[in-house]
This record gives sequence, structure tokens and C-alpha cells, in this order.
Amino acid sequence: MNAPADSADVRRRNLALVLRYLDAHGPCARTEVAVGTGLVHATVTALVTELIDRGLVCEAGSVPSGGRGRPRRLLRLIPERVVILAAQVTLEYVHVMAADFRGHVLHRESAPHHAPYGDPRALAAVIACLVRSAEAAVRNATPHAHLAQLAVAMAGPVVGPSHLVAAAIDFGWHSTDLRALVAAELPGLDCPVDVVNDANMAALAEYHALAAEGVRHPDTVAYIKADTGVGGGLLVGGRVHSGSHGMAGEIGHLPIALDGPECRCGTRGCLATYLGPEPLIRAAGLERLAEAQGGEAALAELDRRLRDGDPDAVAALGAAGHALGAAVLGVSGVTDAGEIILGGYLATWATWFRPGLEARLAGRRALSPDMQPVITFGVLGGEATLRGAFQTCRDALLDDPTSVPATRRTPVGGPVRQR
Amino acid sequence: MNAPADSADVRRRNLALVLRYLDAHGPCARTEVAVGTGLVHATVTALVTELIDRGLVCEAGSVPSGGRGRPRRLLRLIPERVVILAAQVTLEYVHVMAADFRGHVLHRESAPHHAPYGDPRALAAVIACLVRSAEAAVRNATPHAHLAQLAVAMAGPVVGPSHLVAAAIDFGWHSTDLRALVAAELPGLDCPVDVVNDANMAALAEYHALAAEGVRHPDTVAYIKADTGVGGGLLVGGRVHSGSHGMAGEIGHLPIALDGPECRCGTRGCLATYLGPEPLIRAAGLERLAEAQGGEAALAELDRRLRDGDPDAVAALGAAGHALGAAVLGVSGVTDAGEIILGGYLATWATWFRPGLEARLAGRRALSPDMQPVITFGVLGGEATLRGAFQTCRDALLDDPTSVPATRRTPVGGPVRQR
DNA sequence: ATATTTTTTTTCGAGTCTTGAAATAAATAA
DNA sequence: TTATTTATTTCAAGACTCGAAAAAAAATAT
Repeated sequence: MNAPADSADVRRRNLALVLRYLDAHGPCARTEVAVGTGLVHATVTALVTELIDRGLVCEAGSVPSGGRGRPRRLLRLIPERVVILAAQVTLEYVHVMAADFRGHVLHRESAPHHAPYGDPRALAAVIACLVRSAEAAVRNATPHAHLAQLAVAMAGPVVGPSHLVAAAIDFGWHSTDLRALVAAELPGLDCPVDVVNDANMAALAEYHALAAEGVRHPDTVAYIKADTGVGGGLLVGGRVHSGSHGMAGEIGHLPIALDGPECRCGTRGCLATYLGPEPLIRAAGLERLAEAQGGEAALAELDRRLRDGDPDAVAALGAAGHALGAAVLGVSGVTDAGEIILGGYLATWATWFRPGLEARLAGRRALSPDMQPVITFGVLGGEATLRGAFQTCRDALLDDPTSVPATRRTPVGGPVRQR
Repeated sequence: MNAPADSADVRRRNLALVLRYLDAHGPCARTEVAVGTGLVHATVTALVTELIDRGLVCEAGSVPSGGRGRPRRLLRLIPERVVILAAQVTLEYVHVMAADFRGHVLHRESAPHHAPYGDPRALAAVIACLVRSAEAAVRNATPHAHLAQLAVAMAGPVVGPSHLVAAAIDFGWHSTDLRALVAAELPGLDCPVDVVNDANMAALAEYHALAAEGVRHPDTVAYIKADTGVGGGLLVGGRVHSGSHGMAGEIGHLPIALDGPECRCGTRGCLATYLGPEPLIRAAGLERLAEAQGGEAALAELDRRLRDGDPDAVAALGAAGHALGAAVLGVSGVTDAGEIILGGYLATWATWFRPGLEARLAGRRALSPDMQPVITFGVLGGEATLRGAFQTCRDALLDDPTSVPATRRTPVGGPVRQR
């Protein structure tokens, strides 16, 4: 925001423009890129040449250009050129995925981490181990690929450009530089490491997954999910907005009732006390099962009962749907999100949440019908976070294609000209 | 976001950088600008020359540069060069203000508009009349000033780049192109006309007013105000974020209670039903006065009783303070605003709102103390909206100094060089 | 009084970038 | 074969920033 601009910035931006166009519109000729981006033919030629030099794009045959005239030489992305690493840390496991630029998964591995409470170093070691394994597999399969970035998604607010994990309650951390710890364990890895918030990444992933299905998103999109907890994310123009402390969208503690049940956070009536797994389990009368066999088993049983039409279970979700409706109104009122994506079991159990949710929303007389936020449901399930971590790396590369080195040797000052 | 970049963009950005530096750091020499902006001396010379040509900057004497050496030639802004017009439309009045770049008010005028319900044309005519009057006064006083922009602040959501007022309930409008109407009434005015949301502008103004007092704002700041209604705004990096429908921050209908009082909006438990003027008047037992003499008189009486220590009045605000606390928690939870500015009578009556507000907030065990949002109070009172409309024009000019035409004749291709 | 030092500012050539016009390439139709 | 059409590249021009060197303007040293 406050650094001088120069011609390199112009280049970067226009390269990004061309690369994005090719990514979005598939193989097409230089002429089409010129028309689509607003750049002049000559510039497109130069930019495409650079993208080819960097190995991101190649020519893919010619097609006749309708009637007579020189045929178009198609350009297409080379997705294999770039490999992205994404990691996700949950309470018990670390998941790592390697994928090419298109999102094609090349490698995937998980391991329980048994990291002692309050010891990020142990966890970093597990992450590093899996990452090394993924890297080796990728190097073996596609030795010429460029390792673009590693993003580690993590439950906890991630602050600003330093990527410090400010506080991960479940892990007992406080202002932890997980990025540095992971990077220190991976001395050979020559790609940037980022630490990101898991719910934000899930939001990003669902956003892109829905866009791929043809959904046209509004400027501001909110994401609310519930699984082991209640959280979410906020997207502005397709980018994560993480707020002042990396906590934007963390709406588990949105107050929706002035004197609702007490919450761990110290106040009353938080959304999580209506929509979180424990209150749902309790409302459905499954607390004994949860105590005996754990929360996951109870949720599985809840799922079974819902599908069997158990009235207690259905009623529990119906009531929670009302709370969800209040949250949707709150989020849309504050952020003016034009779309709200529901994920986690909010999506899995959409059938049972819907009645309560819609009842709560229907009451609202919006200023005009097209201002009512659109409710959509996530489609990625448990994959969302990892896909989002991948997506954020992908976006970074699309923003700056110059981060990929040239493969062809290009003499400084462009090709030597002979006279 | 999707237009090609060229060297003109680089110029624009670097000009903005230099102009912003001079605006923020007062008169200083080219060397200091170079160090402060990160630009090279040679470039600063060129950029400053252009700003001087455009009449935005001038040299203001020399100061010895500590010991020996060539003295520094100070540069300073010429605030009189630029005139900005700001208008505000309330239910009964139109206010227009003309101010120079520094914010020095040159002219100020108000008129009741008596615009019939549902007729934006009549209102546009009143605005235009006051604007013409302001323009004439300014032209007379400072004939060489550049008229930069006119911003009209208006109660109602303003949508996207078209500046359409989507719905102004109080005026009976629907998808009104107020900008076009005003521009049509002002054929001679050769400056851009913008229509903006009033609460958003108030937010922007308070943000800058507090910054001028030395407050360091976090990335995300929310603004909540109450006067004739409850509304607000959301600022990200000092810029208004207006959401998908221009309604971000319009939190009057934030649900804070699952089954609170019914609201005009069709749902229950909206913030406005606790914090709006009517409920406060009712809670303080002043509804008869309000019926007889109108809401403003009742609010004035409420103010008097508060200062007299009337227990009913104090109790009313105490309870409302709790609701405000819930709203603050909600807003900060969703947006992760690091600071929340309270305006309107929330600021005037801060003394009486505070206990309830703080009680509600104190319960919250934040993840860490520095994540608790800071609560500040607006200082501009009724001036906020108009100042904000001014500020948004000012920002636009600081972003693009090339919008100000050159006064000196500069030959195309720079000064002619003789050999 | 003159030379030297120091600091600020400008000048100048070089390197990048985009652009528009002209040239080249590669096909079809006459 | 020749003309026409469409796609792509080449080339010179113009706009920027940058780094180094030169010029300017004062204080200090000789």
C-alpha cells in the first residue's frame, strides 16, 4: 500500500492478468487473450513468451480460425509445472496433500501427532516429516515441477503478515510462530511457508468449489460451519478478510440471546451454545452416549437417528435451525454478505436445519428481495480446509507468476538481436 | 482488478505516494520525501515537479540543513488549490458544505427540502440549488481553485459503482439514480458527483478525526451510531467496506435476543428495539411527551433528566447499554474489528451507557487481552456525516492527483531541452 | 579571499514496459 | 497462382523509474 511502484509491478500485474485469463477460459489463442484482457496484441505476445519461458504455459496446436486466415495457435496452462503443498492440523491428526496447479492430487498422507499440550515444536516436527515425504514423492514423479508454497491450516487466529498463531486454545499455544518452527524443521525446502486459519481456508475452498459449479458470488460472502466447534470466515472479492486479529468470521461466540445459556467464553447466549456439537447432542438426548464413547460416536448416532426420523433428534436440529437463522441475520446485517455458505454438519444436515432457519429468515421483510442473502451449502465436507489451503497458494501464484523461475535460459535484456 | 496496468498507473501511484507523504508529514524537503517514500531522489524531483505543475504543491522557503550543506527547499501542500463539496440529506433538510483540501470550511448552507414522499427529483433540485450557491461563493472567493468532487450522503444503501440508492425507506425511494438526477440539475458543474451512504461517511469521518487526535487504528474498525435510527459502518484499512448491497454495518437489525420485542423489520429482538430512540423514550417514561412534541423534544428532555440524575432515565440507558454490549460482541465477533467507534447519542450519553456496556463486555474472557476490541467514542457529533462525505472526496484525490489539471503549461513530452 | 567539504537537487543515460503501426506468417478463396 | 483474411511478431516511440554523475548552495577550513 505504501511502497513505490515501478515497471516490474506493471509486468507482474499483466502477467497475472494473462495467466488468470488462460486459467479461467481454457486453451485459447493470443488474439482472444488480447480481447479478453484489454491488452494489445504486441503486449500479449511478450507476456505469453515470458509465461512460456517460466514453463507455466505452452502452445497446444492450431485450430482454423473460421473460414480463411492464419489459424490460431492455442495456448494452454501446464498444470504439472507447479506443485502446491497443503497441510491441515486437527486435534489429533496432521494431513498433508500435494497437488498440481489444477488441483490434481499427487500425494496425500496423514498421521496422528500425539503432540503434547503446549508444545508446538513436536507438532512442527510431525508436519515437517509428512511434508518431506510428500516432497520426495513429488520430486520423484515430476522432477521438473516448481514447488510453489506450503500452507499450514490451523485452528486458531493467525495474525497479520507475521503469520503468528496468536492463540490456539485446544493446543495450549500462545503467540506461537508455527511458521518459523516448521520452516526450521525443513531446511532443504526452498518454498515459502504460510500458516493460515483453518475456517478461513474452508470458506475459501467452498467459495471456489461453488464458483466452479457455476455459482456467481456477490462481493461479500460469509461462511459458517460447525463440526467440532462453530466458526467461519469472511470473503471479500474472493479473498479472505481476516480482520484485525485474524479472527474475522469466528462467530462461535456471536451473542444471539441476551440471557441464553452460559458459555465457556464467559458470556451468555453465544451461537455455539445452540449450534455446537455438545448442545445438539444434549438436546437430542445423547449425552450419555457421548460420555461413554466420545463426541464423534454421538454425532454419528445423531446422524443415524435423524435419518430414521427420530422426533427428539429432529426437534433438536429444528430449534438449532432457529439459532442459525439468527446468526445468519446477524452476519448478513453486519457484513452485508450477499451469500452465506453453510458448511460442516450445517451442510450435511441441511434438511433438518432448514425449516427452523427459513422460519427465522422468512419473518424478515428485507428492503428488497434481492437484498436477502442467498443461503448455499458447502459441498466439500471434510476436504474443505485442505482444499482451501491449496487454493490460497494457488491464488498467490496467480497473483505473481514471476515467482516461478524460468526454465528456458533467457539472456538478460531479452533475446539477442542480430543486425 | 482486471484492467491492464501501464506506466500511467505507476505514475499515478507514485504521485499519490508523494502527495500523501506531504499531507501527512507537513512541509519537508525532497530528500525527506525520498527517504520516507522509498523513491529515489531523481524520481521525487520529477514527481514533485508534476505536483507543482498541477498546483497542488509549492516551495516554501529554505531551511539550513544542520551544519553545512545546501539548504533544504521545503515543499508544502496548497490546500486552497482544491475545493470539495459535501452534501447531506436528512429527513427534513439538505446541508451543503464547501471546504478546501485541508478541510477549512469555505461555505455552508442548509435548507428544508419539503420533498414529497417518493419524489427524488424534487430533492435533487434542492441539492442542486444549494450546490450552485456554494459553487458561486467558492468561485468568487478562490477563482483558481479546482472543484474536485461532490459527494451526497444519503440515508439508504448505495449499491456498487453505479451509486444507485437501492432503497431509502424514509423517502419512499426504490432503486433511484440520485447521482444522475443531481448531475442533470447541474449541467455546468464539471466535477464528478458521488452518492454515498450517510452512516458509512460518519464512520469514515470519526475514523479520521480520531486519527488526527493520535489514535492508531487497527486494520478493521466498526462504527455504531444511534440518533434517529441505529446504523453504522465498517472500515477496512481506513476505507469504507460497503458490502454486497451497500449495507455493511447497517446493524440496526442485528438480532441480539431470540425472542425480544417485535421490530418493524418483521423479526424479533433487533438491536434497534433496544437502542433506538423510541424504545429509550418509552423506557424512560417519556412517550407522552414524544407524542405531544415529537421525538426530538423527548430526546432533549431525556438528556436533561439524565444530567439531573433521574433514576428512570438512567435505568433506561443502563439496560440499553447491555444491548449495546451484545451488539459490540456481535460485531467484533463477526468482523474481528479491533476498534469499535460509538457515535450519535451513544457518544453523547457515553457516561450512562458505559456501565451496562462494560458489564456485558467484562464477562467475556477474550483469548488474550489485546484481542478485546477497543471502544472509542466519536467526537464529531452531528458533523460526522458531512465531514465524512468531504473525507471520501479527499481520499479520492489523494489516490489520484492526476485528476487535478495542470495550471502551468507543460509541453507534451516534458520541458524542451536545448543543446 | 579562496578552497574544501557537505548536503540537496537536478541532469543524463540506461533499462523496462506498453503501445500503435507496419511487417510477416499461414491459411482459404478466386 | 494470386488475392484476401486473420493471427502473430517486429520495430520504433513514448513514459517511467533508477543509479551515477554533475551542479548548486551553503558552511567551514586554509
